[in-house]
Amino acid sequence: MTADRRPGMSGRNGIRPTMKDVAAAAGVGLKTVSRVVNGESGVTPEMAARVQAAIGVLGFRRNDSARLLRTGRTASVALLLEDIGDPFSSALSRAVEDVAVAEGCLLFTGSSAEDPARGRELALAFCARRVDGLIVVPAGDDHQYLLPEVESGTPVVFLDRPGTGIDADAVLSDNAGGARAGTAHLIAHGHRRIGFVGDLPTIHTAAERARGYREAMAAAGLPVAERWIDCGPTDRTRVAAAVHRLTTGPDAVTALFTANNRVTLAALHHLPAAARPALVGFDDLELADLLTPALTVVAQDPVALGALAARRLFDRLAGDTTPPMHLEIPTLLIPRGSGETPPAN
Amino acid sequence: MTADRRPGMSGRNGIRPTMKDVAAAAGVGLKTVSRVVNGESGVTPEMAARVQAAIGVLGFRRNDSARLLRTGRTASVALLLEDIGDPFSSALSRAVEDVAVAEGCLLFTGSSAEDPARGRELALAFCARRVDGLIVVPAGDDHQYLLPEVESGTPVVFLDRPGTGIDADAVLSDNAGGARAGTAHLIAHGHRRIGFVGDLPTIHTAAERARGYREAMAAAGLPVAERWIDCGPTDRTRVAAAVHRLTTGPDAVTALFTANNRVTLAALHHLPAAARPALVGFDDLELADLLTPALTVVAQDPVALGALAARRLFDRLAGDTTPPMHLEIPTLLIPRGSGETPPAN
DNA sequence: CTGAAAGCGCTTACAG
DNA sequence: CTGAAAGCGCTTACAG
Repeated sequence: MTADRRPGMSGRNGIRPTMKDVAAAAGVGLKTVSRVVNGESGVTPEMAARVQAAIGVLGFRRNDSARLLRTGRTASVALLLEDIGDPFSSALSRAVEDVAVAEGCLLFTGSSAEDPARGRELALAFCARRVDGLIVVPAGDDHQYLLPEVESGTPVVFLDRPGTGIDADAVLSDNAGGARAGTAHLIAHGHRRIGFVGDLPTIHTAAERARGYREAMAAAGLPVAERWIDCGPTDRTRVAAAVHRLTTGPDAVTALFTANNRVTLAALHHLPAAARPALVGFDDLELADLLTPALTVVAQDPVALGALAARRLFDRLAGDTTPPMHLEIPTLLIPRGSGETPPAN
Repeated sequence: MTADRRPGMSGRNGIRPTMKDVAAAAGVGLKTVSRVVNGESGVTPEMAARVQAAIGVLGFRRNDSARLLRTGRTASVALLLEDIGDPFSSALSRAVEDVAVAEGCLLFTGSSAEDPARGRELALAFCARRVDGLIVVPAGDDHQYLLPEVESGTPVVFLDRPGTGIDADAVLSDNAGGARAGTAHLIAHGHRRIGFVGDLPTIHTAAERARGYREAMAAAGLPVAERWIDCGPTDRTRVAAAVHRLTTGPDAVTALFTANNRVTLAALHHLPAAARPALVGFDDLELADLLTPALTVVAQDPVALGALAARRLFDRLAGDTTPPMHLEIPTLLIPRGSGETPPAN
């Protein structure tokens, strides 16, 4: 409430001085202030000192938004995630941020929150701000709305899943390979009837993981009963029902491949450790190594994913005009106990 | 590489049309374009149609950065975290984002990454962009550099810990109360010698939790041996050493209060379940309920913290000039098993 | 070495 | 209803 200046304090309440103000206070031209602020050469020490003094008295700080408008770029990139509150997204975010900061860029983040419309709004809002580039974990099944932005010169890199209806860079995990490795691991430990519980098959990663499961079974010459494959929403209720169906009855499976972290969590909660078949989960979980038995997983590398996507984006910004590419990051099978138990019967 | 227009596609490579271009194409004045773009009334249908047609042909999209320069605000806020990659920070982030989006603002996020200098650079970079406001999880022990920004009219809300050297809004967990409850819980289950393993005492939350521990002991009339309190960095090695020291020897404690999630994790890894004393941890962990025994925790509510901080910020932006306030969010004791075992001796 | 002019892409008054 | 002018706070040419 007190609008008076306190001793030793520069700046006044709610009033940001501009270069024009500094120029007037120092009795110099606007351009000279600009030169001093930006550390350009060719200013006499006397002039520079006068400007610096005025800057100090007024508490001037350059308005970067205005500067960037003139410059043509915004020195900012945006990262659109599924939900920045989940561990996978936040790990991606940190990796992207580190590259962005190293490149002198600030980072906008946003969550589509399982709502393709919100994702679209956010993506277009970022573009309207003229972010230099956009990294998108795509939600929904149509990303053509980004085409005009890409054609107007805003590079887009898809992360975790490819975009639909638009040919752009994508950085993905080796989902099929990871599922293949996890399934083969169960097979190697003697299992022949293996259940697959996954996400909605319309989701690219889910489909790829199901493919990897089938390939591993086929490679081992094992038949797959379609009943063993249960894909759908990942809420607790549905996963619990799927797990129950697969693990009971005369043709119960002896092992389970749970194809993402939410499915794994739900399965673990539904199955008491004693009644649990062999289990391998896609995605690592904190504390997974402290469970009894410890949880065997196919781990993704979100840091590598985020860093590579960011690299791709900044390479595009640096002028790379090669055709769009799809890059894959390997997964890692981490045996810890739950996936190494032999079939019960 | 192909700069030619494809049928059905509007916009050309790398060239963003401006309102001026649209006005020229439509043969109208700039202001008329502005009216149509912003949905203002007072434009004849014919004019509007001509403008819309030109917008479509050229693929015009308003540059919000330019608009906001004229408007004086940026419709963006920034959230400075410790590390957006950790679960607590990311939960805060999501909560802040939801409020920001509802307020029509975009969100910058950044991580100080345990480096006060990086935190400072990021905070000032956000201010230089003239974000409308700033939410800061403060790192380091001096935040006076934010004073000029606050006085220039950029509201700052501190989150999780108060800022130092600056009087501003702060939204905090009831750290002392949570630690008091956790410690009292152990006392209620018969423990008299309780160890406290915490973070560096220079960190506000760590100091508050230690205070809560002492208060609970005092309230129960129990003496506290200073050896039972071990504060320091939260790396595995140091925590393991602390836990080892506390839980062995003639005066070993019968229960442990681990004062944050990293300490709890390290303690769980160091202590085999069989040799584990009663344990209550500050901060909830995913899978905590699936451990054997399940983990009793004092849970914070990051969603409430983030939402309240964002509310505070937008209230300031709406003109609230009441004195800075410190708001506290309660914690929740969740008994699951590890904190309900009686003393071994 | 220094600075007045024009412009980045919009909006805000203000005339017609 | 419509639009020319001025301005948001800077930088980019371009003269002195």
